[in-house]
Amino acid sequence: MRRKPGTLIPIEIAILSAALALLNRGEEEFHGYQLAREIKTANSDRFRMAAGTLYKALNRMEQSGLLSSRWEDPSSPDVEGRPPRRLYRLTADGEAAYKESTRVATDPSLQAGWQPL
Amino acid sequence: MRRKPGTLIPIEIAILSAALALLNRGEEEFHGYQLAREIKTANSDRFRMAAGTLYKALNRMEQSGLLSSRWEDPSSPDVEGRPPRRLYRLTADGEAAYKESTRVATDPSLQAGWQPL
DNA sequence: TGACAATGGGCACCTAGGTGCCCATAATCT
DNA sequence: AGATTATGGGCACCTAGGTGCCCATTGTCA
Repeated sequence: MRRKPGTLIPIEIAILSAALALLNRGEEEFHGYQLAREIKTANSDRFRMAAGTLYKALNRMEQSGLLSSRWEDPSSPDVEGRPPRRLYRLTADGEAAYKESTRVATDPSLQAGWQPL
Repeated sequence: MRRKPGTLIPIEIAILSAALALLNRGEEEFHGYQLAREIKTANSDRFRMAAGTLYKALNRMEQSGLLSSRWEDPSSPDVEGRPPRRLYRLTADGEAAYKESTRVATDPSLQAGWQPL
């Protein structure tokens, strides 16, 4: 669905929120598969669904500056035995956008159609 | 199955032979998925089988010095839109081993159990 | 020659990142 | 309010690299 510029859709809020949670645990970077697993455990079985959608969302969010990414070095020893990952990191813009979205969600006067009593 | 040291098994011969064919076409490097596809088109449908077996074979062959490998740079523009690959290259040892194996296969006097007429 | 041990194949499954198409919905325009 | 259009979700599928277990076969040794 079309969206008003500057607003976040649920999957984006979920991603930003997960990223902030990880950040608070000291993990500055995360990768798509990791998020996919968390989303899987969260809403049980819609994992197949999530994968494609998720990577598209991550890509979009990087395009729009909410996230930045780098590939991990495939020749690094801790990549042994699995394919290399693309590591994402929350940008200042991303953090701000998330905070704004929660603010809007919390303050009724910012909701569409609000009227003073 | 156990094997006599220094001999090649069929999948290894297939890999070396494919590598040499590519080399003759000017392609010095190849990756596992590429071989997998060729093997797939060759013997129709045993692809699922091949994949696991193939990567194990490639790994073994690198360990024993018949092949060398490097990861392609994931941030290179031509990796856009797909996971990075591990690129293999035939070593001098690999080439020699292949030639030796075809020599043995061609010359009956080198076959086990050979007796002069 | 028969027992033993090493090796690799088959198979199922995992890890990781992605595209393309169709369609529902929402934002916008008239 | 109704028509139009942009956007993203659902789904199926592709690309790429890998592991673990079991079992059949083979080389070697007694």
